[in-house]
Amino acid sequence: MGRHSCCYKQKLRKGLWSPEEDEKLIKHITKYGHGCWSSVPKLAGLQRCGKSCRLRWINYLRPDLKRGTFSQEEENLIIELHAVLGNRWSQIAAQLPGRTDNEIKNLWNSSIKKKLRQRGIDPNTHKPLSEVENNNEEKASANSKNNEKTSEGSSELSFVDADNSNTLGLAAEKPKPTSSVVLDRYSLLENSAGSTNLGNSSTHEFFLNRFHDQTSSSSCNKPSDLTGFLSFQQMNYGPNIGLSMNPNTTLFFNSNSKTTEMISDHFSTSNITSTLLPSTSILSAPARVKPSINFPSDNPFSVKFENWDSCTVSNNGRSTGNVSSASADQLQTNCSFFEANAFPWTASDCGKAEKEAHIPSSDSEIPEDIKWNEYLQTPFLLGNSGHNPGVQEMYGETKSEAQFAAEGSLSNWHHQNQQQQSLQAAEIYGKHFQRLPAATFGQFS
DNA sequence: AAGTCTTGCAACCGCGGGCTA
DNA sequence: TTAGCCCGCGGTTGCAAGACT
Repeated sequence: MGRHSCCYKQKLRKGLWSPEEDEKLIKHITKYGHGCWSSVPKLAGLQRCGKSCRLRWINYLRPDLKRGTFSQEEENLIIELHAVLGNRWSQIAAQLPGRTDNEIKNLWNSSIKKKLRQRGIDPNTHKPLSEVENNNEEKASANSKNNEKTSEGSSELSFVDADNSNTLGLAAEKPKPTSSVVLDRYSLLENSAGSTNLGNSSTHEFFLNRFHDQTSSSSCNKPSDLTGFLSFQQMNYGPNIGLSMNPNTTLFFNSNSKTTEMISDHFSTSNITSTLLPSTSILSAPARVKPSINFPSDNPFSVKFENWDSCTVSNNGRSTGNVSSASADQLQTNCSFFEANAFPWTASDCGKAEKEAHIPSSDSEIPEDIKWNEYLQTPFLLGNSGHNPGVQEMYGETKSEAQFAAEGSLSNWHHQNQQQQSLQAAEIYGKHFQRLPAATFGQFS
């Protein structure tokens, strides 16, 4: 595999980004799109490698980022998603509009892990620590036994051991609805934090609907009559068989049920809040690097970040609003300078980016798999959707002329992102399901 | 007030996969 | 088929700021 050529180049800046660098990168991307990342630094006049530019943009400068502390709902969702997806931060991030994989990863490592441990939950397996310790002890003793046996020359036994260590455990380990138990515990976490309880709009339903719709609507390799309960632990045959689950997580689904219910009394009684409530985030100042942004003079809109607590949106010098630090969403909706800037990716990006950024002009252009995924996405991606009632409410009647004018470009941005997320979701849930061989399903019927 | 420890998070690094010539 | 390029991901590091002694 070839490595990124920039890795070998000398005299490239590393470390924290200066406001000037941010400004250059933002200017460049708002004007031309990123195209090929490797060419961005050169075109933008930056002494950075493309990779670094990409990272800075994705993790910090991107317009749709929701900065600030994570809400309790978001944390709970991350925990639930982690129970299902493991350390697949990008996939987890795809379900949290405005959050980056890096941010989530950091949160997990710095905060959530500790919280879970404090509450007696193993953050890796999402099982009670006591249970995990017992398992470890059991495994340790089993290993020592197997080692004794393998030392006698039995290669077969070592193979079995390897299987167990991968938690394949089809015969050895009885599948348990771990996640259901864990989720119940998480609901306690949430309750203890005094969060709202939205009952039905749970992640379980979200996943179930996704999984269900995926299996029922996807035309590729779908089992025509998927009956019985699916144990994901059983499906998780190994690293290359894609359900992408934490190997210790078991979910049960009743695919026959009209409502796609999770087969667990824990789920039926637990009160999990998983809906993202964008209003809960608070814009917090980044500790170190504060971008100071000045847009090109030919740009009809400009935003000056005097500090992170307030900014001014102006249209040709005419101020259209001064926004104080109310909430991140208000900032994003009322103040985001990105709203005021068209993102002409498609115009100047290189071929590949053009393809990626292509926005179908009509429904007929949208491939089926994207369409149905949009349906799946819609209720979940509140913060990222134009249908978000919260956002609409925020716009209210006080929406300014400039905001109306700017909306088009932002909605493009969101549209693009939604599609990307839809595609990602399709990839995550679809690919994995589609990969499951018929024989695998057969085992559950 | 000064030194040390802890925490949070931005950024880097290395790797794997997809694409293309 | 292979090699090179590029992108994206996940793990890790380094550092600034805050907390603590």
